[in-house]
Parts: sequence; structure tokens; C-alpha cells
Amino acid sequence: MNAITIREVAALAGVSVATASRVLSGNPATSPTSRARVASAAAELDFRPNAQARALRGARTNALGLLVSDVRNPFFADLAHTVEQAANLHGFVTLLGNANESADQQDRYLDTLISRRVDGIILAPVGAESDSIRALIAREIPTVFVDRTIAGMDAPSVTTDGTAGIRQAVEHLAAGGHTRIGYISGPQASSTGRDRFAAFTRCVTENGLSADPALVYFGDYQAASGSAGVHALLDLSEPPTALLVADSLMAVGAIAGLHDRGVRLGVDLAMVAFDDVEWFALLNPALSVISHSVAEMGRTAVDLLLQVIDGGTPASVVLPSELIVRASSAPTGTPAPPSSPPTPPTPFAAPTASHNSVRTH
Amino acid sequence: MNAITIREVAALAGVSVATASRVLSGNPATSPTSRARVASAAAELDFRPNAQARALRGARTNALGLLVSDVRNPFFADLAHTVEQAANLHGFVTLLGNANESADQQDRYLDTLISRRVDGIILAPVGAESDSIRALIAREIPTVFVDRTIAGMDAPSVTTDGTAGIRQAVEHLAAGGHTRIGYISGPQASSTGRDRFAAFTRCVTENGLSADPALVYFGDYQAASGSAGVHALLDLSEPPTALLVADSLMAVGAIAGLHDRGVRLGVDLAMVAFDDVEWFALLNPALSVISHSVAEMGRTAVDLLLQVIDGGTPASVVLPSELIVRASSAPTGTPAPPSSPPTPPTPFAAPTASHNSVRTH
DNA sequence: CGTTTCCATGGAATCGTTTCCACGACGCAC
DNA sequence: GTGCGTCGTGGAAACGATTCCATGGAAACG
Repeated sequence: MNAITIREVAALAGVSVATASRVLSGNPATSPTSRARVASAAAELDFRPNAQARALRGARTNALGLLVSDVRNPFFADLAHTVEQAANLHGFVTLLGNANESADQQDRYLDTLISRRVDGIILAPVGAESDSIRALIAREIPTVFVDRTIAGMDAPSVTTDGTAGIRQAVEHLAAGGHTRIGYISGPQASSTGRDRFAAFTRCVTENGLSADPALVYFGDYQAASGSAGVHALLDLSEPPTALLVADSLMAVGAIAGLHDRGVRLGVDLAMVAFDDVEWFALLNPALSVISHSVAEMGRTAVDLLLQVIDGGTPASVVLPSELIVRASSAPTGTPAPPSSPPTPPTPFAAPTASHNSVRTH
Repeated sequence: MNAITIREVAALAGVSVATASRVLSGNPATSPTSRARVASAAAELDFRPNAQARALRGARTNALGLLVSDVRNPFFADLAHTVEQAANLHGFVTLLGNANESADQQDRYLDTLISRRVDGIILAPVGAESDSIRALIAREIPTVFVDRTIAGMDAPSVTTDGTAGIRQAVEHLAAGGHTRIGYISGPQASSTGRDRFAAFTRCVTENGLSADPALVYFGDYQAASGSAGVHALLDLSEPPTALLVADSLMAVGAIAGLHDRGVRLGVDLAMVAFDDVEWFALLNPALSVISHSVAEMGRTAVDLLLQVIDGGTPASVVLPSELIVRASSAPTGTPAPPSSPPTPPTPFAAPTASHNSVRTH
């Protein structure tokens, strides 16, 4: 802990502190002689510059903050990984904050990050606008929203357009003969919760399926609410024959709920979940998912943030999503007989058909 | 980014910088009057003290580093979560580093953490001793090893004693009639890899089971090696009828490998994995595991680190492990007929019997 | 009323680094 | 040989907070 300072390096090298500093920070205005002497002195003393002092004098800390809503959610764990890797590649360290789905804790963490003068913040916000988030903008701290956005905050964002994947999923289930699709939704306080729900209802009506509001259960992106959702939906007098779940953690809960009730996944009930998680393919039967690239999201977020830090004003990025069909939604079940009028000939050219390919994996 | 300094707060409050500092850092030597004036001035300007400057002058940074070998490994994701929560509770932020199973990247991260003068480091080391790790000790930077240790480094550690859980697992499988148990091991370069392997071989001979070296496959704690291990072991002329896998990621790979081969888990082959992961219980059949508490490990690591920071020299902590039996190892299969001499009456009093209870979950 | 004690206060030094500025030496062109 | 530009160098001023030390006033005590 009794750290070595540049002063001692300079003394050992027989040069001034200024020269030592120049050599160590790669300033070209140095003679080969002093370069060599300082380099060897620094190596001998195993000198590590004090990042605090450096950050205090210079403008940069070379640190960025990543604030996610729940690290235990595999989606955000993956995001943390890619962000950290991408940042590291550019010489930045990542301060990881975990809001733990609490707006309070998020605000406290934002304050800490501001105090530490991180060069920028990547934020997957929980809840709506808050004082601390407004403070970010007011202080012109480079900020990029990831996965979720907040209305009225004009910072760049990188999000997934769930529409394409959800449309594919609904059409896929409709093609399998399902007319009553249950939906376990994310919280309407989050942008992804709202957007995915809106896409679902739109696609359901477009495909002439039941838009019974009882078929929608509002969860909170945590496992427990997935389980609760399954029970609520299957307790209906006219239960759904297929299920769309808005995120991976709720899908985990939903699967547990099905186990509890002895309902066989892919046989008694078809299921598709948002978010691709590696091991979803290992379930028996394998789980159909709406996939989107976490890795690309993380890399893009870092890219955008670096641009903002450099004074740019990059445009927001929207990444695609797509359906991956596996056994959990294969049309092997015996869905309710199509008493509803046979679905009209599937409109092949969907309104804004982008990413309409269905990958089978 | 044009940050507000304590100077401006002092000016607005009509006091000196010294007084402002005292008020803001809770020094009691202040009058109620100036306390009020400074507080309101700070609030009005939305002042956030510069943590760099504070750390430069004082001795503390109130930051700690957590360096794990792979954040995508659910075990370490959980660990990151609990460490971050525990640290946050004590007013510390966590700098998360990810070595990505690369000793090089681990060393680079350690250098960064040293440069940033974190108050302490929690390290799940990858590989053996390195220059950067020695530098930690040489600089007397408070360090705690977690999950894995490094021989010859006398820093406190918090690890799991896998022996009890492995003994329970081997006895459980033996009781199910299995005599040839395959083992997919972690790398022998890591302490957990060595310890668990040693425990396994010991228990196997103690129970009079086959100690055929061909039954052991050495993986690297990544998913792919689990799959490779399954293929290698099942390709043997005398394949095992049960499998013990040394960590969760390799277990995931192993399950995928079983899928590939059409081998039914829990029916054609019994399996137990080290590390409890929430969704292992959701698999069909549910996976038997050797469980140990990540949460307790994370909290303990932070506790120990804080003690070291405060000048203490706490003893290392070893946490227990225990078997949780689920369907994947239930004795429903038809293991190879016990051609080997019937297992000797199970020695009920195992040599160092601690945590011998078997929990069914 | 005088002296001592206490306490709030402000000035200034300090942490370790970067960077501005001035200075001396050298080389080249006239 | 003088002048001018270039280049490496060192001294010193910043950066923003904490903290030591001295000071002044008020309170307390004789």
C-alpha cells in the first residue's frame, strides 16, 4: 500500500518529474536516452501510476459505468460480459452496478457513478424517469440506454425490436392451430414490457385470434411471476393452448409452474419465450424462443457511448429479433378444435415485413 | 461535465472551503448555522464531491475489485451479484473484472485494479501464481481468494469443501447399484479441479467401486468440454452407468451431449453435477446436484476482505457442500448388472463424517 | 474584571500526476 | 559569426478535496 510515485521513478532515472511523466505517458518530446532510463527505472520499481491523480488532472477517468436492473438475469449477465469485454478493448474499465430491480438502488448507484466521474454510463433503466437520471442529462454525462428506454430522455439507445420476432411467433402458433394464445407480459412501467405487449396484441388481432383480455397476465420479469402467470392462465375456464412469455426469467418460472401442474410442455401446451438463453435448447422438450443478440447489443452500446464521449451524437440503434422454433411449440399437441372460423389464408406479405425468415435450430 | 466544486459551494454558503468540507464530510466541529448554509448551498447546486480528489488526499477509495474467471458462468454471475450487494451495503462500489479464463487478461485486469488503488481485491484466480498476483502480495494490497486458491499465497480464502458432497454423491450412486462412475473433472491447474478429483478418487476406492482411469475425463470448466467428456466416456468399451460432473457449465455440455446421442438422462444414465443452479431443478428429469451456497461465499468474501482492509488477519473459511437428490440419479435405471462382488456393507461412519445428511429437494 | 479554555473558522499544505512556460543547447542557413 | 528555429528539459502551477495549524471570539471560571 506504500505506493511508489513518479517522483521516485524520476529520482532513480536521474531526470525531472516532468520528463518522467512525459516518457510514461508516451509524449514524443523525449530523448531516447531519458526514455530508456525512465523505462528501466519504472520497471525496476514496478511503478503503477495512480489513476486517481491522473484522472484528477486530466479530463478522463477511462472508466465507464454499467447499470443493469438484475445481474442474475442471464440476459444481463451476458450483457455485462460483452460490455466489459468491449470496453476493455478500448482501455476502459467497467464499474458494474446492479439496481436489483429497485429504482432506489438504481438512483443511489447513479449518484456513486457520477461522484466517481465515470466517462460515461450505459444504463438499462428500471422504472421511469427519476431525479438521478435527469441529473445525468443535466450534467451532460455521456449516457446510452440499453435494452430499455425512457420516454423524453434524448440519449441514444440500443434496443431490440421485438415486433418481428413476436409476429413470427404468433403466426407460427396460429399456423399450429392455436387460437387462444396466453401472454405473460413484462411490467408496463418498462419500455420493453409495453412494446412487446403492444406487438402481441397487434399480431393477435391481425391474425384473427382471440383477443380475450383474460389471456394476458402482467408479470414483473422475475421468475416467480412466470409461475404465477401460468397458474392464473391455466385456471381460466377457457385456458390458452399456447403461451408466449416476455422474458427468460419468467419463462423459467412458467416451466416450473407447468411442472407443478403436471402439464406437459410441447404436448399439452405450446410455449415460446422471449430472450435466447443457451440452455433453453437443452430442455426436454427444447424451448422455442424469440432470439436477439446480446453480444451485438453490448458491443453497440459501448460503440455508441464512445462516440458520445468523443462529442458525437450517434443515432439510436434498433436490433432485430427472430423466432427459433424448437420442440416446445412444435404442432404435435391437440389444441382446441378450430371452432373459430378457419384462419383466413395467411397474408404472406406482412405489413412491415422485415426479418420474416424463421430459423430452425 | 463542467462539474461543481466545493469551492463554489463554499462561496454560495459564504463560508471557507475548509468549513464546507467539514460540513460535507460530517466533521462535528461545525456550527449549526454553517451546517445549514452549506447543506442548502450543496443541495441547490446539486454538488457531488469528486471521488478522485477525495481518494487522492485520503487513504481510501471505497472501491473494491472483483475478478472472476468467467461472468457467464452462472456460478460467478451469482457471486458477482452477492459480492456487489454485500459491498454496496458497506459503502463500497465493485469494479467487476472478467478474466475470461485467460491468465493474461487476469493479469492485465489486476494491473488496472492496482492502478486504480482499489481498497481490496476479491479474486477467483485462473491458472497458477503470476507476477501480477505476487505484486498484490508485495504491495500488501488486501486480497481474498474466493472459490479457488493458489498454493503458497498466504491470503485468506473462502472456498467450498467439496469432499462431503462428493462422498454423498458417490455413496448415493453406489447405493443405486452403480459400480462404474464416470467423472468429468475440472482442470488440474485449478485448486477446485484438483481437490474435487482427489475427493472423487478417494471415495471411489473407499466404496470399492471401479477406479479405472479411463472413467475420468479432464475438462476445462467450459460447456464444450462437458459434451466432449460425455462422448469420450460413452465410447468406452465398458462405459460408465453413472456420471459425476465437476461444475455446472460442463454439466450443461454433458446434457447436450446426452441429447445428441439419444441417451436418456436418469434412465439410461444417472448423473450428478457440482454447483447448484436454479434451473437445474427444472430439467426433465430434474438434475441431482452437489449444492453449495454462492450467496454465503460472496458475503463471507466481502466480510473477510473488510477485515483485512481494517488490518486484521482473518482465518480462511471453508463452506460445506451437500448432495441434493433429484430424478436424474434416482435408481430407476437398469445399471450394469452387479457382476462385481456385491458392495461391502456400506461403512456408515465415514472417516471424517461432516455434513452427512442428504437433502431431498 | 481578567485569564483560561474551548470551539468554530479560514489559510495553506498536501496527495500524485499532467502540462504550461521558460530556458539553454544545438544545428542550420544566411 | 550572428540569428533563428527546434528540441529536450526542469520548475511550478494546476486539478478538488481533506486536514493541520493558527487565530479570534465567546464562554466559563476565579
